[in-house]
Amino acid sequence: MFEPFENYLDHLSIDCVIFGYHNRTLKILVPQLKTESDIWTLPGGFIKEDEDIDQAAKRILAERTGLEDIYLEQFRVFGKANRKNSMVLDAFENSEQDLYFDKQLMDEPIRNWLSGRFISIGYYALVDMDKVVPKRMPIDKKIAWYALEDLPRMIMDHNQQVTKALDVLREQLDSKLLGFNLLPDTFTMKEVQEVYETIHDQKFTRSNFQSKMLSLGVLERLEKKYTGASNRAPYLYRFKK
Amino acid sequence: MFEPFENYLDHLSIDCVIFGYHNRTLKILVPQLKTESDIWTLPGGFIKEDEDIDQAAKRILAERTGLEDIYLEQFRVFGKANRKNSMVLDAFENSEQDLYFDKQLMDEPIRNWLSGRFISIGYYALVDMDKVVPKRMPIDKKIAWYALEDLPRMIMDHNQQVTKALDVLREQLDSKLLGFNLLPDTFTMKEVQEVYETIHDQKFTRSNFQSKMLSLGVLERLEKKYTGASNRAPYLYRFKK
DNA sequence: TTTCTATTGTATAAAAAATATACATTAAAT
DNA sequence: ATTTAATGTATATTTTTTATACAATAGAAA
Repeated sequence: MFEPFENYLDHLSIDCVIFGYHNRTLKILVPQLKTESDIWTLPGGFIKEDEDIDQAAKRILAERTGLEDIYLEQFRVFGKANRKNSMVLDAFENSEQDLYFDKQLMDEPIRNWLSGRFISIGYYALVDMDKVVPKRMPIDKKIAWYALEDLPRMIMDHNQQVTKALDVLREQLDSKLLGFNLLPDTFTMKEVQEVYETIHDQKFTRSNFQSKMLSLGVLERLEKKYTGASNRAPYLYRFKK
Repeated sequence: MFEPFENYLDHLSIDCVIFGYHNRTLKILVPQLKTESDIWTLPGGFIKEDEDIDQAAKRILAERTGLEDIYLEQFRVFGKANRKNSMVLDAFENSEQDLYFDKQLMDEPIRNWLSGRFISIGYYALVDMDKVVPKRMPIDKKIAWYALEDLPRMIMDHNQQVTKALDVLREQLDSKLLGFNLLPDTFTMKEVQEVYETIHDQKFTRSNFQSKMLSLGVLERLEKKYTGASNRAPYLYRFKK
């Protein structure tokens, strides 16, 4: 399942903050590692010697969560000298679950390698919680979406990473929404507004949101959408090519 | 002068984009390496195993330029798989100058190490070109300030790093100006405006700049400054404690 | 002392952007 | 045809940004 650890760059890791949106709720994807006591970590992993870091982030996300073809954005490097996995590794000594490597193959060199200091490059993504169906089973036995306010205490600085990633997501939403591939091909203005309201955790006035969104100049209006509801049908929009 | 290379983290480097401001001009600090043909590189170096990356950036900057106690801001990671020093190293084979290591000590293992793929964490700073006096001689024989439009072609992606750093600097100027320690303890509004105009490369209306700057709420007004000029004396300001 | 000049502080007007409010439109059920 | 709920759009209000005007003043010159 895994490459031998010699192919990875030492002391370097990538962690992914995956925001999931669906139906006016925003959550974070957190794999839970089952040890003596439960341990939560962001989906993370290591960079191969011959791999772009952006590519590595995509691969890692796929390996740990099954999510593929996700648009990831680099947001911050976390590089304190004392940034170490040691606590996590200790817990794994008394566990039958895999972490980054197959536990059967976890020999002394690998353990040493893992216990060193790691500099982590943080990536974030925003995906549709329901549309994104893992194409392969994630290696982690348990993985779940957590609302921000229910986020478990994760290892190391992972909770801080989420906080920082959310700041950046909010700043970049206007310019990155298209890239996130969050909305369907065509969508109503209401759907866009719900995304914004959820991510910013605040309400916007409908009429003003509409004109602000259109003033960005990235949407084009299509035909109307007749849903069968007994009220005026909304227009559909899509991102300009 | 240098630590043995074994103390550095493999495949990881830091590059610094140092913006220098003085008297309405903005420049970039670029060490020139003297080989058969000239080579320019941003001041860069490597991270020790037991060192915070922020600390490493400060140390590297000091080693390569003599600049100490500079406020550095991380702005981007550059991590293409083909990001290699090889061209630079080749040039150094026919040169008597040091690069990252003392050339006398450049044995085969070090050369191999240096020729690998490097992921670089970009930092930038904004300093007063004239106030900042190197406390120690930089190791590079030649180092100079270049205006953006005169920037030489540097190695690898260093020119792109400057472009990206300038984007981030402009975005962050409002909130980071204090940290840059660019202005003297007390200063006039005109001095602030000159900094802004230079960095953004555009003029601002004086009266509007004044009210915008004050509306940030970070300045406090002190006494007037009598310079001997035959016109109304400006107030002095300083950053609120 | 008075006048003049260059620069600064500040007020105000004009324009633009953001926000609030109102109202007409309409798809489908009744 | 009437009603209802959501939508499109117009307009008013407020706030922010930008432009313009003008008074204040430190020192030089008259």
